Amino acid sequence: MCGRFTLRRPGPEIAEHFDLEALLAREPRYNIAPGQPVAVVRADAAGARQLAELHWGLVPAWAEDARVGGRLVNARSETVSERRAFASAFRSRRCIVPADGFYEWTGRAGARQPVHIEVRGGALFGIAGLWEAWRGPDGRELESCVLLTTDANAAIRPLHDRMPAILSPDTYADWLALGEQAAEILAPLLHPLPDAEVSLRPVSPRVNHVDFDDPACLDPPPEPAQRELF
DNA sequence: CCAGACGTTGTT
DNA sequence: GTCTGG
DNA sequence: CCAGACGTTGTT
DNA sequence: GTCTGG
Repeated sequence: MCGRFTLRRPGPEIAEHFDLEALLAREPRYNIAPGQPVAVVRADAAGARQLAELHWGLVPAWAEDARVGGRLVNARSETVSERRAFASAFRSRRCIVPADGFYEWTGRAGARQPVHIEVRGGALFGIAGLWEAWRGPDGRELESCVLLTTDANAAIRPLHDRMPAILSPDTYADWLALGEQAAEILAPLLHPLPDAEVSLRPVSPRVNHVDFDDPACLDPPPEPAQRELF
């Protein structure tokens, strides 16, 4: 699945890859977690692509409490167009979440060993996402998002049976196109990446703690953990 | 019709 | 075990 | 995703 | 809000 990821590439490179209107300065992220702000690419009414920071964990418009978003961190691409919690966002509020790596875990509870997964040697990629706007009883606005998942490829399957739905750059425009799109047109865009395009590397358990967000998250794990695993 | 739900994932 | 918070 | 908490009562 | 179940 996709419950933690990285975005280290500099702002201008992100802007270039996703064809954004504005360049931007941003700090590299080594440990982006649910409940935190996430950078997402959306198309505005004129079709121009903008970067926005949305809360990760989709809060549906009808929710009485923003906390329901805590569990809506991923959506299955196979069923997302039919699920009540996601259907309207799927019809008209699709987004792309820039990333340059994501984490999966192995090992027993209490000693979870993270593995960092890169695509094509650390290149930027875009994860298919949806977003929602929610207004609280006190009138405050919250924009939130959810990341789509698909079957894991054979390289990742030993860790998990799901992986993020990573869009091919030539499908970004279709995914972001405003207006209603038939699910059958969009569904083929959401498939596992070929095994050869991903590389896995065990990293420091430091990443387990959401308050650590620094390069040391990607350090090699302590020796014993490495031996246990590979 | 009204009432009630609305989601995914991990784990041995 | 299960939920919340980050 | 993982880590960490998880509760009620009386009292001023 | 919108769909499902009764």
